[in-house]
Amino acid sequence: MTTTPTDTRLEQLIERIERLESEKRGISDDVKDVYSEAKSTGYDTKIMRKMVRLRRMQPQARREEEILTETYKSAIGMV
Amino acid sequence: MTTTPTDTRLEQLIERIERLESEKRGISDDVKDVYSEAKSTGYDTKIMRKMVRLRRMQPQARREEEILTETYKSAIGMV
Amino acid sequence: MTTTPTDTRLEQLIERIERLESEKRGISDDVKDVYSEAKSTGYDTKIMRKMVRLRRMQPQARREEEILTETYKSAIGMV
Amino acid sequence: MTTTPTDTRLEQLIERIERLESEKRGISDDVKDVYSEAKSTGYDTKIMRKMVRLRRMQPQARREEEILTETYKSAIGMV
DNA sequence: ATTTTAGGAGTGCAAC
DNA sequence: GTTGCACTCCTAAAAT
Repeated sequence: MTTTPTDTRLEQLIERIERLESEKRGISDDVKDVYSEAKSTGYDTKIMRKMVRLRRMQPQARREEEILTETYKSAIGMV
Repeated sequence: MTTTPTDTRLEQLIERIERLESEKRGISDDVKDVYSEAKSTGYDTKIMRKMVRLRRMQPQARREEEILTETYKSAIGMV
Repeated sequence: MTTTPTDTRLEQLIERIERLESEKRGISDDVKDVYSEAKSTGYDTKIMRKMVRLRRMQPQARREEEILTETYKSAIGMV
Repeated sequence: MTTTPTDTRLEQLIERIERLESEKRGISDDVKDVYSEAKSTGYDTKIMRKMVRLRRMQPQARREEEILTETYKSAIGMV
């Protein structure tokens, strides 16, 4: 097409996305705040992030992965 | 320390993070839904994402980047 | 198994990967050097990266994307 | 400037980057091949990647992180 | 064909 | 101001 009429539907979809993304950013900031608070309390945020990751996994899957990790470490002589 | 007492404060911080992350995931899913809807309507979601990115930029910064991009393209003989 | 015999084969695979990753890191550093050199010459490395990305695309695909981008921009009233 | 003369220096910098990127891609492919080989031998590549990551760390730093991880796990009642 | 996952690139923030 | 780090985003591969 040679003309480029305004496409309201497209614009509305994009605006919906923008609103959602904005909410998401707000929550991301909240998360950041919690980590900051934790850090200033003396916690190691890197390890905390690891905890969050581990807790997200299914306990059984996590356990199996831990075991396999140990097995591999031994197999390659990693103390 | 040899004992590892439960650290309620740490646990609470982690739980707050988990709640926030869960909300975030919900919103991410909503965003995904909007893109799916857009796709099934016939829109190109890759370009839509580009629009969202461009609109997020400051208009002036965006304009300057576009101009510089054209300059560089010409400079290296890119049609 | 209760014993964890050394698994030479696993170790060798990992060592091969490590050698390759090390080479890769060397090359990444070289790339970084070229960008640094470009920057100190006065070039905008962000735009340069964009050029590299665009040149990697198939010319036709790139052209089509550019056109579609313009179409969408107009459709949502983006100057 | 209204004219956009070819900027040979810019083009050469970009070409150097492209050559390096191409080498890098080759090596990435080699890495991928090793993982494929490992996988078809029966190894768990996810754990292998973890080994590579762990071995890249300084032993002492790694040890400290492992200890802290265990401490935090106990602190939040993670078995 | 769709969904998940990993790797890589890009962006923004923070510490120095 | 620059370097490093962390988060997000995106593409490509993989699995289902």
